[in-house]
Amino acid sequence: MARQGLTRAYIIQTAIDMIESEGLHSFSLRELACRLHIKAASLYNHIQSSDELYTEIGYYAISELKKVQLSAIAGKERSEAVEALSDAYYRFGKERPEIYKVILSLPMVKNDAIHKAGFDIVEPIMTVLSGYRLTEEQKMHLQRVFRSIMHGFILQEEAGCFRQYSVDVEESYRMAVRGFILLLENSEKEAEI
Amino acid sequence: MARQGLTRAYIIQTAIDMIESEGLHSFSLRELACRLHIKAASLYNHIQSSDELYTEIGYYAISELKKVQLSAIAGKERSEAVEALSDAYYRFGKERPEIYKVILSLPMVKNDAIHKAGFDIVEPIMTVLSGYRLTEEQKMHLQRVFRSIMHGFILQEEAGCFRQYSVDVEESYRMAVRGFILLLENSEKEAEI
DNA sequence: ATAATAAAACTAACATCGTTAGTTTTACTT
DNA sequence: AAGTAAAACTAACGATGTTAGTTTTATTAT
Repeated sequence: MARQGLTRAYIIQTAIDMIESEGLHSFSLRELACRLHIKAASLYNHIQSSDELYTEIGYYAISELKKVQLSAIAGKERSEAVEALSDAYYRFGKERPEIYKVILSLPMVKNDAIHKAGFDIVEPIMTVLSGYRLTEEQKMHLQRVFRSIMHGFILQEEAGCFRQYSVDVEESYRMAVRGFILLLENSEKEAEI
Repeated sequence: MARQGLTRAYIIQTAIDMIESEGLHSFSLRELACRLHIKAASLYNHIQSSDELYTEIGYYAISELKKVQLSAIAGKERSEAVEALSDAYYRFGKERPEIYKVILSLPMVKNDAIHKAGFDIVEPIMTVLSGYRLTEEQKMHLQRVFRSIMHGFILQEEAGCFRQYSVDVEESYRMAVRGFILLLENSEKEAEI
């Protein structure tokens, strides 16, 4: 087959497109190769392993998520920023569920680069929390709490756990965020003492 | 090979043992068969598919989780019960991470039986919330919020997302639960109006 | 222009996975 | 003792990720 100007970046982007349109489950290196008009083995001239590919896609997903968060909180402060960020996070998880799932599969533990990318997710949250009068330690705790709420909610909704009752799901989410804001304000009072 | 008294229940239990001791990732029907001194194809005399097996394991996991929750809240009320339940849930996720992951992989959407099993997770939480003066709708929302917090936290810790900072992880969790209790009390006030 | 080189494609194959079809053995029932 | 149904077997299929070894292509150096 005639050599084509296949870029590593193009391959990754194609993989992302496939995952977003047809789901993470049905994705495979062979189908990716097919879409690129290449045999599966030829992929290994550009990537080292499927793990490496997923890692690369994970970077992309994290950077996209960060982008969305940052643009959401731009020019906002405190509770308004918290709500904007949570809203953006929720929409990302809902509109791009397959890409969001890739982030989950990242082995945060081992890979140092991914570990570092994790900071990209934390950073916008920390920025928002800086609008509150909190100690550094409080911010660390609260950032974890905030992520847990958003992450847990998205995953459960995606898994279909919320279909049991007909109560509005987005209203539940807003309530969760409101609860976090309550905690924030309460923590602020404690920090003042 | 001589016919042995292989029970469906025994096969499922063996699978659970393998998953708990060696991880969900490295589990396969072939290894399960090997451990049972059987060829992989013979498994199909007892189960219909690997999906069915995972579903069965999911039932087990959910019932275990429910057991733990119920025994934790026995004789407790309100915030004490909330803390006890959250504590039990957390310990379950931490001590039996591989089994907990099986619950995640359950396709809540399709399967009616699993859908029903989902109620088993919800029930203990609803019991605790009944100690608060809330409307039914509020309880639905708050039950989702509570699950999201616990679920999201466990998953992120398991994924290694909390290793970035040296702040105590369990303290973060307690803070998250405390935030939920704040929200509960606040919702109670709103319901009174 | 031609020869050398390195990148990128290829073919072929391996091990593993879930799964199916068809066959043989075992244990229980009549 | 014969018949039957359950439960084991062997053999194979298609799909997966991956490796080794080979050929083609495009670029570089002479």
